[in-house]
Amino acid sequence: MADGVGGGQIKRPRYDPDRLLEVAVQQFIHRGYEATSMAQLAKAAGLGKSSIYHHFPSKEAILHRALSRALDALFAVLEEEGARLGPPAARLEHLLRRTVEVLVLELPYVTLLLRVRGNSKTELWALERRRHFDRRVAELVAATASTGVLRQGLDPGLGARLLLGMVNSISEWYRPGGPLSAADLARVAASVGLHGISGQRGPAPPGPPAR
Amino acid sequence: MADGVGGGQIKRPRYDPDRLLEVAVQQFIHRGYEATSMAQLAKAAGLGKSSIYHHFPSKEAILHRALSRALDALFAVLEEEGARLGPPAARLEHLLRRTVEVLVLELPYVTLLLRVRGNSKTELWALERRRHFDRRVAELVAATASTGVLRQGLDPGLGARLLLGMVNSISEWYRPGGPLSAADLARVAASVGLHGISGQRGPAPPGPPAR
DNA sequence: CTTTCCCGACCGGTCGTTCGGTTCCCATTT
DNA sequence: AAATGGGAACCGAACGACCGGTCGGGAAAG
Repeated sequence: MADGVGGGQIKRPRYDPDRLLEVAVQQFIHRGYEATSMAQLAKAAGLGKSSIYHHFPSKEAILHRALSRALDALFAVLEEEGARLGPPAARLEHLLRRTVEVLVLELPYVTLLLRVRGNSKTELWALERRRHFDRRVAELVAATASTGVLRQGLDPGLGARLLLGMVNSISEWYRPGGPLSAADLARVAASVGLHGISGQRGPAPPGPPAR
Repeated sequence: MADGVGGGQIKRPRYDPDRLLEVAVQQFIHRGYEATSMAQLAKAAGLGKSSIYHHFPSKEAILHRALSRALDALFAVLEEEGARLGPPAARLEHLLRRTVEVLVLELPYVTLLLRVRGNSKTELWALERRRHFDRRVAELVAATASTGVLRQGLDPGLGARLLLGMVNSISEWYRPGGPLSAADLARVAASVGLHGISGQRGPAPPGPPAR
C-alpha cells in the first residue's frame, strides 16, 4: 500500500541509481547503447536530461554499473558448490544450467553484456572479464574431455565456444512470462548442449585406463 | 582477375561501391554501425567525407547493401538441392552445414547482419528477412521431429533456436586463416548441433543411412 | 572533352555534459 | 503540531564538439 497512491495520479517516484539503471538498460537494449541519447534516456525516465547526472557521473558510468551487475552474477555461479566439486561432466552441467538461470534472472543486464564489442574502456574491461568466465568453461570442457566423455576429434576449445554460443543466444529471444520456466529452459539447454558435444554412438570410450 | 592489381604498391586505387563497402563493413563491425561516423569511415578509406556520397546516397544505404549481400547468400542456401530433397534430417544437416560455410565465406556481412537490432527501416527490413530464414529452419526441425528423430519432449521451435544460436555464434570468434577450414568447421558444428537435439540414447533412427 | 571520382568548406541539428538555481522529503527542533 | 534546516532530487538553458549530409569546383581517367 505504500506503492498504491490514493490520488489516482500516475506516480512519479523519485529515482535512485538502481531504479534509473533499470530504465537505462531497457533503453540500451532496445536502441543500442551508442544509439541511445541522454535525451531519450531522460524522456524514458520522465526526467530532465540534467537530472540523470545526479545519479551517474556519465553515460559510460551507467553502462559500467549494468555490465558489472551481469558479470558479478555470472562469476558467482563459478563459486557455487556444484561447479567446484564432483566429476567434470557434472560440474559442467551445473555451470551451464546455472548460467542459463542467471541469464534469465538478470536478462537485461546479461543481454547488454553479450552485446558489448569493446568500443570504450568500460567495454574492454567487461570484455576481458567475460573472457575469463569463458575460459573457465573451456577448462571444464577440457577436463570433461580427459575423462573420455567428449566426442572424438572435437577440440575442447571449439566445444566450449559452441556451448557458450548456444547458451548465450538464449538472451536474444527469451522473454519472461513465456511457457517455459527458467529452470526448465536451463535443464533442457544444458542437456542439449552437453549431449551435442558428448560421444556420438559408443557410450563406452575405449580406455581411459585407471588413473 | 578483377582482383589482380598489377601494381605491387599499396595502391589507393579509386573506389567503386563494392570496394568501399568492404572498408565500411569492416568499420561497422569494429565500432558498431551507429558508433561509426562518416568521418571515421572516410579516413579508413583514405577519402574525404563527401567522396563517400558519390558511391552511396546515405549511410543507411551502405548498411542496406551489406545486409542484402548477407541475406542473399543465406537464402541461396535454401534453394540448394540438398536443402530441398531427401529426408528431413539430411536436409537439416545440409542446411546447417552450408549456413556455416556461407557465414564463414561472407563473414563480415553476416556478422553485421547478426548484430542488427531494428533501429531503422533498413534494420527492420533485414530483421524480418532473417526471421523468414529462421522460420524455414524451424520448419525443418519440426519435420525432423515428425520422423521421430528429435529428442523426446524437446519443442521443435526451441530446438531450432538453440541450433541457430549455436551456429550464428560462430561469427563472434571465427577468423579466417585459423587452423580450422570452413568446411571442417561446418561439418563439426552441424554434427554437434544435430546430435544435441536428437534422441538421447540413440535408438538407431530407422531411415537415413547417412550417405 | 566528357565522365567519373574526389575534395574543402559549410549547413542545421544533435551529442554528452555543465551550471546555477529550485523543489521536495523528512528528521530534528521548538 | 508547527517550524526549520539541509541534503537529495530535479530542472531549463547553454556549451563546444561533432553528427550526417550538401554544394560547387578541381583532378584524372578514357
